Amino acid sequence: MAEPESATVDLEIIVQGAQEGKKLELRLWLRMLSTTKLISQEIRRRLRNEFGATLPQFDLMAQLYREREGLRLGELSKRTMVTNGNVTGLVERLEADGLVLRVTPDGDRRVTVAKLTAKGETSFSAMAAAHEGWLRDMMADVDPAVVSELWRDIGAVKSSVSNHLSGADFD
Amino acid sequence: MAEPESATVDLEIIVQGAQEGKKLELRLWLRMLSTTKLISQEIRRRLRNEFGATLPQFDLMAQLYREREGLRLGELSKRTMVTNGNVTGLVERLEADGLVLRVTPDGDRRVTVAKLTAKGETSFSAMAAAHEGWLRDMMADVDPAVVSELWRDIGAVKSSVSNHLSGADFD
DNA sequence: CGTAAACCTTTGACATTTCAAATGTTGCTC
DNA sequence: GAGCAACATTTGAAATGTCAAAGGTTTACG
Repeated sequence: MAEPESATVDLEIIVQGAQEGKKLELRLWLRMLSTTKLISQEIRRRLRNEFGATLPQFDLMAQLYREREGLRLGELSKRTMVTNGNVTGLVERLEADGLVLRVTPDGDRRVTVAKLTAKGETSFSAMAAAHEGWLRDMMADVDPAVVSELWRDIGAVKSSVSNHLSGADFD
Repeated sequence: MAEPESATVDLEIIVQGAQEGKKLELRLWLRMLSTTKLISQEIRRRLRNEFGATLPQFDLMAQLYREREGLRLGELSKRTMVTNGNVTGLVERLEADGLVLRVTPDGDRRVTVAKLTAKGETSFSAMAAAHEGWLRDMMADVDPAVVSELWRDIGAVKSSVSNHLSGADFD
């Protein structure tokens, strides 16, 4: 908790925004992480209580909702940032619930395409509407201009991180 | 030799036509979530490759490192935002690895206090130093002034969210 | 053709996550 | 003291998450 005291006082404060102590990036990261956890947990709780769904299922269905013809599992994996092995089980459970359908196209039998059923589309659009409202509620006290700034600046963070990954990987 | 599976980003695509005006909060949320996932996965990968540790273990040890006398499991649960049941298993595995010690104080036998062993302290401080450097690297392209702004504004988001939770919960 | 490389998905072992219910302990009240 | 509410942790079932390795299927090349 305690910051190391500096013997020389004034100079540091002048030099490029050295707010209070270093580790700015670390502090930002910790705050991002805790805030994201907080929001995730709230959304999870509401999805569960009001729709009996889970957040990963919601995310996966959101991708399929945008692509009505369906998506290959590998593509789903990239878009949801979920590992391939994980997508398999996720789709299995959604299929068991009648929300998603799995098809192997004639052209290439390596591939499995998942797409929403009619029931899945109905179910998702109800959740999506509620989901959007929850977020507006939760962020109600934040100035819309700040929301916009955050959106832009977090984009810069995301971009920087993407360029400094250890496993070569980018857009 | 299988490559690590997860790949590129996206996940911001739930929004339909919202490029220009509405659903600002939703778009911010999706960007926060994907950015946080991206950073988490990178940290996870490096913790695993360079230290053989997991992120939740690192988080838990970070709390114990700040409180050398140890923490009760319930307190650990709050600080790490991990459920009680989960803390039990995490501490169990860390204890099996000799990084953490569990003690039941004489005063109150309901309580279990976890604290770092000497080995745990050594191990953690090496990881913490590396961890801080990784974050500086990943955010290297972001203007420090922007990092500060983000830290402040995300604080505002967190505060707003805390005031609009359905369950009883705050910080 | 036949084989190897590349591709896509699944499987398996384990760690983490949540919720709900069960267990054990303490403190308070009557 | 006996009973009970409050507290702290553990347990159990189900889902999600990772990585690594194994299955099938094309595709390309000699």
